[in-house]
Amino acid sequence: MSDLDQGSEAETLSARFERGNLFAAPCPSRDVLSHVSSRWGVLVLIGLQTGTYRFSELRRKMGGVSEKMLAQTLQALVRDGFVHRVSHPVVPPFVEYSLTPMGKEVAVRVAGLADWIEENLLRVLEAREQADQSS
Amino acid sequence: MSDLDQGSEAETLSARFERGNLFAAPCPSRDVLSHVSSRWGVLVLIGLQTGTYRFSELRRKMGGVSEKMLAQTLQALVRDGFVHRVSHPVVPPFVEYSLTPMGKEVAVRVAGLADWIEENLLRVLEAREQADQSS
DNA sequence: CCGCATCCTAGAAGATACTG
DNA sequence: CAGTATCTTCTAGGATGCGG
Repeated sequence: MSDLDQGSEAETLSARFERGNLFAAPCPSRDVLSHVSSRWGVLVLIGLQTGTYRFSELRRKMGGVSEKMLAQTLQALVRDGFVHRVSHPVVPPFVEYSLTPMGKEVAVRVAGLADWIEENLLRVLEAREQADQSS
Repeated sequence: MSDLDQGSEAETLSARFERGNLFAAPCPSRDVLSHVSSRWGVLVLIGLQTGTYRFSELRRKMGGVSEKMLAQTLQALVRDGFVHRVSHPVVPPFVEYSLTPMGKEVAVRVAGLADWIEENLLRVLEAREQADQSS
């Protein structure tokens, strides 16, 4: 109940954005991108590439997420069809998260970007030093 | 003058993060990622893939950026060494932005992700509909 | 154990006005 | 034209408490 939940359903949208266009301000693709490339969205997608995890497992796996943000992030990704959620109705609760086929496709792209950054971190930090000196 | 500008220079950081690790909370790679995957960062990188642009050209090209946010985004990308800025000292001012070699490398990844989303928007929107119904 | 609801604050982001 | 400065608005995100 946050962003684009007006009555206009996908039908109407697809008429105007058969293929998404990120450069058009009102295109829902921006919304999807924001979920996927959000601070925690990236980490969840990458984290789930290795398999199925429980909520707290996932939480422990990634440094510094609050319960709330992880839950929120997961909800968005589940809603967009990237993450599969299985809730076992037992007590204590037991919920598992994994990537859907669609989720795996995006995860590959996200991981590609993330890996590049991790591998080239030093280059970037060096560039920063230079930039900072000439200021 | 924002996040990780303590006296500890890249030297110290590289000792602990020779290769970045996004799952470690204090790793600067998160910072870099946030610039690159930010709402406007993505659009700038993709927009500049086609060539060199002036500030207002770029601003017109992407829907809905404020002057301030574009300037801010560009500064971050310039500092990280992804974008090259050339300022011609004439009047009226004339400033051009383009991708550095390093910028081109990330841009490819970012574009890969963005393209996937644009191409598969409908699939995602459909998934959403289903998810929304069963609520 | 999972995760929702509430409250609250810091920083992101927009609008506007002004300068070299 | 290409920004900076300022002011306001909005949202991301953290802390806490509760319920299943």
